[in-house]
Amino acid sequence: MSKDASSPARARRRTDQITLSQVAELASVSPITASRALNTPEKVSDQTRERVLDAVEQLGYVPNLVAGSLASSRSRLIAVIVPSLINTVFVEVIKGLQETLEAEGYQILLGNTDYDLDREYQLVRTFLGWSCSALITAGLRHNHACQTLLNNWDHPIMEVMELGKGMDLNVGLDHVAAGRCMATHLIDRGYRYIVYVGARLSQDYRAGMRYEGHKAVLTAHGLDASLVELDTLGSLQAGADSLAQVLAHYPRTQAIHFANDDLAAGALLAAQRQGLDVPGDIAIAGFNGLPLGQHVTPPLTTILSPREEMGRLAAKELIRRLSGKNVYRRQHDVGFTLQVGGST
Amino acid sequence: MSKDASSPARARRRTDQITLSQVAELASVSPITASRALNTPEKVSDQTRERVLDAVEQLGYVPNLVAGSLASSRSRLIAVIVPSLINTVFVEVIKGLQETLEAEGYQILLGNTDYDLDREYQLVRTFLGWSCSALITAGLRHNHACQTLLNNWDHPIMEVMELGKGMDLNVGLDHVAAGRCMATHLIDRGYRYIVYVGARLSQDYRAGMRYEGHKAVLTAHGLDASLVELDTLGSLQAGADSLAQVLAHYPRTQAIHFANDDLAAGALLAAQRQGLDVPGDIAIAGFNGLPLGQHVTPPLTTILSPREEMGRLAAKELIRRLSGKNVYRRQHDVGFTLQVGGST
DNA sequence: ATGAAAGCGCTAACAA
DNA sequence: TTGTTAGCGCTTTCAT
Repeated sequence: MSKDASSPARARRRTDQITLSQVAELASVSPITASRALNTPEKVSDQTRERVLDAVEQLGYVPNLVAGSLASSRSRLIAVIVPSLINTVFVEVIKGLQETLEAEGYQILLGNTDYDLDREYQLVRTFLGWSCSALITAGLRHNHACQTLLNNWDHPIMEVMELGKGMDLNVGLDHVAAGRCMATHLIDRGYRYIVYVGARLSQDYRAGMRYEGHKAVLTAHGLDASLVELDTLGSLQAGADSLAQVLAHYPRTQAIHFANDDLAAGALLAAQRQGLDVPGDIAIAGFNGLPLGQHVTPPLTTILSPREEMGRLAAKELIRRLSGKNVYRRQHDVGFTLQVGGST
Repeated sequence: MSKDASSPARARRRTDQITLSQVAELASVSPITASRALNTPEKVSDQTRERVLDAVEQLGYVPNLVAGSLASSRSRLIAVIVPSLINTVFVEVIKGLQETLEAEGYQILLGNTDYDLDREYQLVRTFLGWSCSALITAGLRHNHACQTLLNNWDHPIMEVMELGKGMDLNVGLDHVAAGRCMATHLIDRGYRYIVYVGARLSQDYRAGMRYEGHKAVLTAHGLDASLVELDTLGSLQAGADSLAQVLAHYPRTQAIHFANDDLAAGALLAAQRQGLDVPGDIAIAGFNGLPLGQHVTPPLTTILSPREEMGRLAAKELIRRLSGKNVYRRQHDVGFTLQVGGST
């Protein structure tokens, strides 16, 4: 029971990392004062602050953020979970998030689910373990375990991409309305035999929502809302391949409403190679408003979604919340713009 | 001096997070045993492990990775620093890194420098503070402070993209050779008036290296290595705009060697719109081997770099190193492939 | 404006 | 195989 003087202090420091205590010692202050000089400089005297900063410089001190986070149970990490990195759409949102969050001193912990909700749950568990300050996910759909876990989590959650009843904060656009918008445009143009082409709609369910909007409009006009669902992810190649498939299945097709610009541009370029006239023989529409669409001939009719802007707005709202300010609106609609090109 | 019994134990836990101790208590074992059951399951009896896992399940325990990292001074975080997220090239490398690292239980801390080496230094400082297990940077160039900081850091560093004398591990390709390769191809095709077009070569210095290779070959053939440097980042639009600029400055131009496929495809599509014949009026070559290049007409001559593969290989080598295995080669050349399309 | 003491939740080292 | 003890480096609470 009694402390044996012979028991050696177990040495645990294996790293030769400079600690705040060493900085404090060199500056002849206590560790907590050194901490204040770095984190809340307004709470120490100018003189003290200067001495501490000198010591930091001199020793090449790099703060141990892990220790800081443990002590304060706050980290400046923000978890970002997206379903894909190949789809540039998510990367553009991340770009908007990143530039805004990094400017405020937050770091992004990036997770990729590959459209797998169980994978998402695992990532969320891991990220919660890092005491993230907030979580940003692409989409409102989660599995049950994930939903439960997040409901009991007391940090801000931001769900981006689509608009809807989220858990906490939400920035996105109305995909059903976007689908309606494009379908209406095609009908206005006089097309009657219109096919919707999407890729793996159970995964890319936002494309499914656009189809729902599309279908509602066509049905209301007494038209068939034919659907061709591809079993690959969206790509130029998939779009090119789908063209023949659509024309074989639905020979009377006048217009194809593609779930995204990659598919649409792929089909448009393929049509061009095959000597088909767009929109004379076949009209083509996309979604996203990628730059590529404006460089093909004819320019692609598409719907422009403000993706970087969505990221920036989501980040700003999150920062508002994190800095304790009132958040007046939990939901933000970033909208979309119909961009009529020559392809329809 | 004496401990006053009245001094209240200062309550610090503000979170109601379940801790490992609670799990241990429920499982009637000590905290360290619970820890072992989760982290090194082979070191506890089957019965104990089961009891602990039951308790974890029952309480919904989520491990506090921050505490774990502080105690062990190891995190399963890997810092990844890239200069851009808009350039898909880096995203594809990240994709390769991510799928390999996440499978091994590592998480990616993502940083974006926007081609600013001072920003890189700041990011590195932050990331070191997170006790990252390793650091991956795109490129071999760093500023002096960063170089110093990293030289004194005792964790693996992986530099990807270009091949060269790195600090530690390196996976990439030889950009000078790639530039030579394409220049040689163009000369073999009979072109004599060849212009190289790049965008911000001081930032995208790998494009500058390709120009060096290009120049060496042209000079060796007694040809002018004309260079047009754009003041924007590479994009379809920049490529389209550059076409007129090149033809105005160098009217005799027969072939343009673009620094990347975005520029090249933009120029090719613009040429098409302007009724110029490619390669009859003007030949066009790119770099990267983006899918888009194979969908335009004529298909783009380009150099294919294995980007996802580069990411996967880099991740694998890093994991080897992190698991204490011998690393026989510090440098890996992933190579490149000349892809001859109709555009030259 | 500064400091002393305690402790965040976990794991390394040592012991049994 | 399991437990005891100490401590990772920092920030909190409380006191001056």
